Amino acid sequence: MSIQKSVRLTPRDNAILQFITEFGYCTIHHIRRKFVLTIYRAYQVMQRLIKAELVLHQRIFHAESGIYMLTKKGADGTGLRPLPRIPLASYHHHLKVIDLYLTLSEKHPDMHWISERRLRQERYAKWVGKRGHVADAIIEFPESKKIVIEVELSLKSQARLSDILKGYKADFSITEVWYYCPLNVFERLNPFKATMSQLKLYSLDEVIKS
DNA sequence: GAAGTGGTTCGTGTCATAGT
DNA sequence: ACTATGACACGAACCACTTC
Repeated sequence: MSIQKSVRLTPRDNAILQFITEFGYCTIHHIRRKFVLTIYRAYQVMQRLIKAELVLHQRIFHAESGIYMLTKKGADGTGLRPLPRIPLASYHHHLKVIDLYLTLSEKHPDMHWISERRLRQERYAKWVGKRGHVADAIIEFPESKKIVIEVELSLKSQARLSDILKGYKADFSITEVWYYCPLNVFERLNPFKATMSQLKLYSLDEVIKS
């Protein structure tokens, strides 16, 4: 009697695993939107991946969607390790970054998104400055435009913001810095626009809604 | 406490496709 | 050709929380 547990992975399954590993974790709604599935279908697909021990499902907050993350087996071959645990402090911020990714990728299909996880990995690989600020993402366009993406849900100190922006200003490889934030943070960042032409501010709620 | 809500799972059925 | 598995759709039901 043989125990058959083989699960055939479709190209979409692999794409889902790659998508999850890029962000570390995501909700069913991100999966549904990214891969254009109905809610029922999205749950079914994810159930299959859970059964194959490639994906874990965890409920973090009640009355909110659970999250999907990769197991060690699922992360195998993706180039990134599975997330050891969910950092609660940045949980909602993280989900907003994925929403923003989905919105921007629908708007700019030719963009290449480099996630924060990738950026950290590259930084570690180069052995340069393990400390310091890492952008939420960098997007590259075919015409070699390089945009830094920052999502800010809460107010950072003026000094901290100033430091971060100075860093970007000094980096000539960066074409623009796109900041996505709620209105109260918007006000706080506005003065920086005068001294930094590359800085673009967007209302996070409006961009994600659209 | 009941009703409503959101997230999730389960069962069922049909059709398509890959592997042997 | 046969078999296993995946894609897709939908209703029903469960659970825990929120609202009235």
